[in-house]
Amino acid sequence: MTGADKLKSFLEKFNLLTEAQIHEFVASFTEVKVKKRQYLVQPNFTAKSRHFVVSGAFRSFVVGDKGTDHTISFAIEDWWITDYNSYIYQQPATMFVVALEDSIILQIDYQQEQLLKKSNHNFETVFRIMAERGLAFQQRRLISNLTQTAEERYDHFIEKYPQVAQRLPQYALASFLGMTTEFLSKIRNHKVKRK
Amino acid sequence: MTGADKLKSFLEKFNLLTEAQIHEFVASFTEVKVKKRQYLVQPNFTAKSRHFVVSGAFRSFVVGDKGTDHTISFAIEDWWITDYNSYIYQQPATMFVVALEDSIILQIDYQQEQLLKKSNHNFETVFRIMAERGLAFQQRRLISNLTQTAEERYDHFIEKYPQVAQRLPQYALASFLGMTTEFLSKIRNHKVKRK
DNA sequence: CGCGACGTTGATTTGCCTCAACGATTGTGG
DNA sequence: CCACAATCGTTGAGGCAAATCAACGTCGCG
Repeated sequence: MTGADKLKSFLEKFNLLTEAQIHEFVASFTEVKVKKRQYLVQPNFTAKSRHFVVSGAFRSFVVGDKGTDHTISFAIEDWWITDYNSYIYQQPATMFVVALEDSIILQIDYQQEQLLKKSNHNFETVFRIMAERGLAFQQRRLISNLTQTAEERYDHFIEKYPQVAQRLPQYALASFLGMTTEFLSKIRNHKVKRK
Repeated sequence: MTGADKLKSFLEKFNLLTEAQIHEFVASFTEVKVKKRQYLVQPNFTAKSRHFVVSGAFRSFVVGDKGTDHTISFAIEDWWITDYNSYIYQQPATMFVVALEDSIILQIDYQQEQLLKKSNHNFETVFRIMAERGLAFQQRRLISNLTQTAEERYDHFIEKYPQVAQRLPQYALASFLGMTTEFLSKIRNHKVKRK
């Protein structure tokens, strides 16, 4: 399956675009190969593109004052990633986006996306729905962070995204779940005393 | 200034809609008076509407396992509020949305919103931009939760939203910032030992 | 006026972090 | 293809930020 086909089937799930529109949409994207450890976005540079992952895996993260890094999101096949705040406001990024594996992506740059949205009502709708779903997702994650213990968050993640968890380095998962790698290791090995 | 005028000037800031379109948009909303402590959304009921605050203040929150509640968001004049996850998927809510003061809101129900978005490309764009900004906002909050201490989060909030902070009960602010009321009290009164 | 909601304060506890040391695994240059 | 260095994960000891528990002051309002 080619990258274009992956994006096509992603778009088909919306049940919104015609065959021709899907073709036009996909045509605005460029396929790029990315090596492990390569960066798509870096702080102080503006995120110029939105990236759709065809194959491989990415993480976005910020580096806090003390130098520790905090994973904001992951993306594997069929997911999107960028520094969203930087991208939509076209302002300097605060995040890194880096490849965790050799990957293939399809990307669209900001100007192209604006043209696409202007050209057709349905394209606008696609981006609206993606933003809405992203927002709902973020809200669920926030609730989980506020209401659950480190161990509960880990169990929940493993249950919900088992296939993602397997492919991630521990330090990335730990910092996504808001804990240290040491503590995650203890949870995994049941070294944390339970009540 | 009437409720309709408030919403109009909110929409004008987009620089996107004509006078007539703004009128049409606003006409889809209903004005409602809400008493302090009254609920707009409750768990297990689907959030039927999206609410624009004309005057007053609201908070949305979830209740965790141990019975403690966690504030997800606030809304004062010119802000929007609902259980977003429930609203966009039209599924049962997990949150409460409650009035902190006697308030006036303008609300649109889900079906009306769909009609509005279908009727005009620019209306779709308005909702898309709102969702995008909400997502960017949530992401900044998530970063703040992951990287800052309780005291830093408090200072940051006070600095950024001084007028909001004044009007909120402490317990609501504390649970928004992810700490207990007791701890917030100690921070406010400099009872927390600093390095 | 009295009750319930809200905020404060101190004593104690705890969930998670920090620091440090050490295997295991992966990657890389010679 | 091996040797050595990074990177990654594990384990334990000790420490700290924030929670919990408990008691009490205060204010608003029915």
